[in-house]
Amino acid sequence: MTQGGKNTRGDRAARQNKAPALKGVRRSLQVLEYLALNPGRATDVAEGLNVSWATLHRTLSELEQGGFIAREGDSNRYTIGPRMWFIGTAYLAEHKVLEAARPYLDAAAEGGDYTVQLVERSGRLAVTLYSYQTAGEVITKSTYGYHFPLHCGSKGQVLLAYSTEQEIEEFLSGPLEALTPETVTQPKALRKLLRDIKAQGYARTVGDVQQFTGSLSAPVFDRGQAVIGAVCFIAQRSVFRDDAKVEAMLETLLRTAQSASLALGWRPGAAPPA
Amino acid sequence: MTQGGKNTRGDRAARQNKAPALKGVRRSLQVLEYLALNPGRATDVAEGLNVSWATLHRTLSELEQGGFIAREGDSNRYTIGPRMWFIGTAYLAEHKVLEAARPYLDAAAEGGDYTVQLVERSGRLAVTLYSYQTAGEVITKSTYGYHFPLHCGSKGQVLLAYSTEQEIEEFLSGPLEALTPETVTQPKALRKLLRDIKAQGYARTVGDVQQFTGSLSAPVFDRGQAVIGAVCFIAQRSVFRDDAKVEAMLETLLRTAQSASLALGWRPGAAPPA
DNA sequence: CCACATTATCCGATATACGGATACACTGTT
DNA sequence: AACAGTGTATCCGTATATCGGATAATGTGG
Repeated sequence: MTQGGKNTRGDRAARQNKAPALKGVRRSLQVLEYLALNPGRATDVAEGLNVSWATLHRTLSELEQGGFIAREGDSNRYTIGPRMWFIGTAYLAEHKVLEAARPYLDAAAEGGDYTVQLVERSGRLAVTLYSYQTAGEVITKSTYGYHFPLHCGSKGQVLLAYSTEQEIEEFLSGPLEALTPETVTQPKALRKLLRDIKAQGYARTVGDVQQFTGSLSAPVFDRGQAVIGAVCFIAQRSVFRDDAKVEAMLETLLRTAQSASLALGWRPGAAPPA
Repeated sequence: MTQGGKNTRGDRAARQNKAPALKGVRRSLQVLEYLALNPGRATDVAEGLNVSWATLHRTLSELEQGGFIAREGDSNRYTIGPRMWFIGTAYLAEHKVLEAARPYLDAAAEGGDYTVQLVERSGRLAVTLYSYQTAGEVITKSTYGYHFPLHCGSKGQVLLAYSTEQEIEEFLSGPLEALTPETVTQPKALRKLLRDIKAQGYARTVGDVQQFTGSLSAPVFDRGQAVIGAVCFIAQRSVFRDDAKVEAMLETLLRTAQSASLALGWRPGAAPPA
């Protein structure tokens, strides 16, 4: 069942040479992802991915020709191209969680002086699906295109907190970067933090992503009781000193996240005991 | 200079067999783009792109495995996957026009009851780079992920109007779909429209993308006098019956677009005569 | 329950991509 | 200025990864 259990004859052949399929395709997508994370020169990519120069050059040419990557001016710096953005946005158009949550997100944003986001997990990062900035309170790095590791910021922590033990350990065993001096990077401290988050149903962090902001996040559940995303409110740090304000934000946050969950078929009763 | 003028020996070889490079890569990206436009079943993709079934299946498997495409539930419908969104957003993080224009876009949105967008051209479509919806006036299809052909809506028309004659003709020779009964699809009418737009410096359309909305758009220039994007204000149809309001919007629009252009190194004087 | 439509897998031939080596462009240095 | 040095573009024979027809498995509708 694992893979082709037929193998009438190819005893040796099947032993370990899984016959690398679509090598070129895989490589080119690796290149794209690499460039998404660190745009830069051809040589650096070649080194970063351990591919021979000639091969990489061919790949880059092909991608560039199609508009999937682009060069900065006439220099040699490669970056993600417009066509990738075009393709990527199609993800949103088909995204059921976003569709279900959007009205509630918009409603929550109305009148508040914080940025409202919907995020989901992608590998070791929390990526932003939707971001609604209220006029007058523009916070850098709170739009699309900025992704942070799961241990930084309340949004990532919520997503992580509701993962399985195994997933958590797997994440914690990877590198834990500190974005600011206030970022928590000790696995032990993080484990406790995650337990607390799961117990109270939301996360709150201040200054661990950017020095001058803080955020609150709550999980969004689907029909199967799994966490499929998180709602996140981001505000200036000063806001978090005003307990009344935070209390109000929190209330809105939990209501928003729950509304979105309900819209996705989640029912409170069936939730497993915390 | 066009391409490898060396060719010491390969007279015949070079005649026409351009040696299809990285076929697999090209195909897989075609598949991605196809799925971005019409998510659907494997067979449909195979037919739409004229690739043999076995080949396509391999491609899809590879892409799915990497999270670049995903399946709806357990069905056979393929859609763009999360990783593509992740990669695509990197385009924004490096986008100079967006970076330069954002402050002005935000400023323009403040207080207005319309959605503010920055768009650019991608093939036959106008794609949204940034969208700022003011609370209370949420307009469907005015966010990311919805792209319209250039002849629909003021944003596309502006982008097209400032293209070369040749590009315009090339576009008009393609299929011109009507999104609503009010969409202009006659090439002749469009040509006149585009000339007018270029003469007056902005575009205005109502009800040609969605029945109940209208929009105003103005071009953004770069240092080299080329149009590299457009600023677009979208509002409910009713707003467009109030001349005073439209006048005010238009003023803000032109100011915003010009500010963005200036920030990108454009200088008014050098512009070619309208 | 059967027929059809769609998806998954196998396998040998051959076109195709790999990568070492070579030639060219650019950038900053003595 | 001429050069050294790093980074980029291209060439070409070989090995091998990819293609696609055919076949098997699965799902779907009548």
